[in-house]
Amino acid sequence: MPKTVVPEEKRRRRRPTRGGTVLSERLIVEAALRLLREHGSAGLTARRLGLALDCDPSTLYRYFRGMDEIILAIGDALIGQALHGWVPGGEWRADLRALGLRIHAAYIAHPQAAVLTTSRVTGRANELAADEVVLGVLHSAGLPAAETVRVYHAFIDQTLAFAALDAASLALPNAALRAEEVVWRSTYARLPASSHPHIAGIAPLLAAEMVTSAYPAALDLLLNGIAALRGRG
Amino acid sequence: MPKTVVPEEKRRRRRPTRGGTVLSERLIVEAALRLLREHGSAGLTARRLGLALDCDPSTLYRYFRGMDEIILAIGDALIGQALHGWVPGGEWRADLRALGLRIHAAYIAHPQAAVLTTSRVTGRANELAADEVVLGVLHSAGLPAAETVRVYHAFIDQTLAFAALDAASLALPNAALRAEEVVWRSTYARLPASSHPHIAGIAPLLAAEMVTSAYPAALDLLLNGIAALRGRG
DNA sequence: GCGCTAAGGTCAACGGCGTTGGCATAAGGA
DNA sequence: TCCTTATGCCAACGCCGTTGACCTTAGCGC
Repeated sequence: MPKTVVPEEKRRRRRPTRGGTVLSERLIVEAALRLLREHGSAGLTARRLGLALDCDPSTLYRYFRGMDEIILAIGDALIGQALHGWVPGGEWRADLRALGLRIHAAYIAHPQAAVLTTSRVTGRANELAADEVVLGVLHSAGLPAAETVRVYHAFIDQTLAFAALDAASLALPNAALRAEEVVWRSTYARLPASSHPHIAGIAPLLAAEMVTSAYPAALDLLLNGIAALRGRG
Repeated sequence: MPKTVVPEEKRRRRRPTRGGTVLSERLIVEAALRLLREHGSAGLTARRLGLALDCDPSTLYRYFRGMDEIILAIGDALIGQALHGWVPGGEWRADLRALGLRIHAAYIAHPQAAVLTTSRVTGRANELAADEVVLGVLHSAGLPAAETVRVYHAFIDQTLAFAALDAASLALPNAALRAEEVVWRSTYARLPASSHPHIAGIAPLLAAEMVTSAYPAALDLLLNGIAALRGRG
């Protein structure tokens, strides 16, 4: 089989599948996103992808080395969507805040895909572009190089980490989702105050709070921390 | 098949497997943790578990409803390890810090298992105990109920989110790990300054920074934020 | 001690998965 | 127009989780 996948920009012979469509990386990634949304994060399979694109599953190996590489491409597409149309405003704090929220939002918009991709380093074009943008903003904030890297790390990891966690609960298949709901309503809400006094005291508040994202609050704390660094330096 | 799994504490008939060992939830979870460490986070399969325990894979269904329930049990065991032997010191900030670091460390100690479990709500005994402990500490800090819930949410999500992210890179199978290394060394380190000036300027610093965890720094920021809330309230 | 019941073990099979080697065909440069 | 070879398709391999039927024996009531 194709030991060497022909890179997208070098493709010349564009032969249609039995369904008549001409494939491309873009088309495959888009179909994968559709499948993920419809069938959940475990619903992306080579066979289903073939079915959706009306081609043989093995054809996908002409475009990607395997399912894993398709997943990386999906991740890069999400980052691309996050950055699409963004222009820096020039004020580091507002810019960083917007970037964080945009990246988080882009992942949350495709939770099933986010689950598969948030913790992968792809080295693909959009990921590199995003890193470059964030480092540029930090540079404009006037941080010394050593602190720039530390802050960059904290910022990007916190954003991805919350995106992953928030996506995970949004992406649970319906059965598991309902199971978790049941856990919250039955187990937590009915714990006897004798053994678990603190949970019992605020179980309803908990159930309401835990369905929202803690990311915006955490982001603002981080930005405060960066501001403090600048003041000191 | 067993529509109803007999709960562990109700087990009476303890029949040995063909290998002569008598099974239990504990034994199964321990074997699973061993498999995960040896074969990576995708290496936990019912067949392998059967091989490791010298029993038929279908026997596992007498103890758990399926692989997913085994994964939840593994997660609960990790939380149990994190809390094991911990006693509150009475000072809320030190207590919260210790709790966060212990939970993070317990997951990081089993990265392949952490990848599978960090974002799951189990409702099992150890998880409930941990929640109770954290809420107890926040209560002792004197926060009003509404803020207790918000802070609890931010604290626990941040801890789990970073644990998941940090575990994910530690848990990558060797092949993928080497691939990411290559990305850092080749792609990032050799980007031309013309297209990616900021990355090119600090690539060596980045490569060194990105292999550590940003959690301790993020945790301290959060604790600062809580302290500020108390001062205000 | 003895029998009965059913818990808990085993076995074989199902459908689905990612991936691969071999083959057919048609695109596009010469 | 011909030839090469990129790119599509097919069939098959060895995994996977899960299930239903079967069998064995532990442990209870007497």
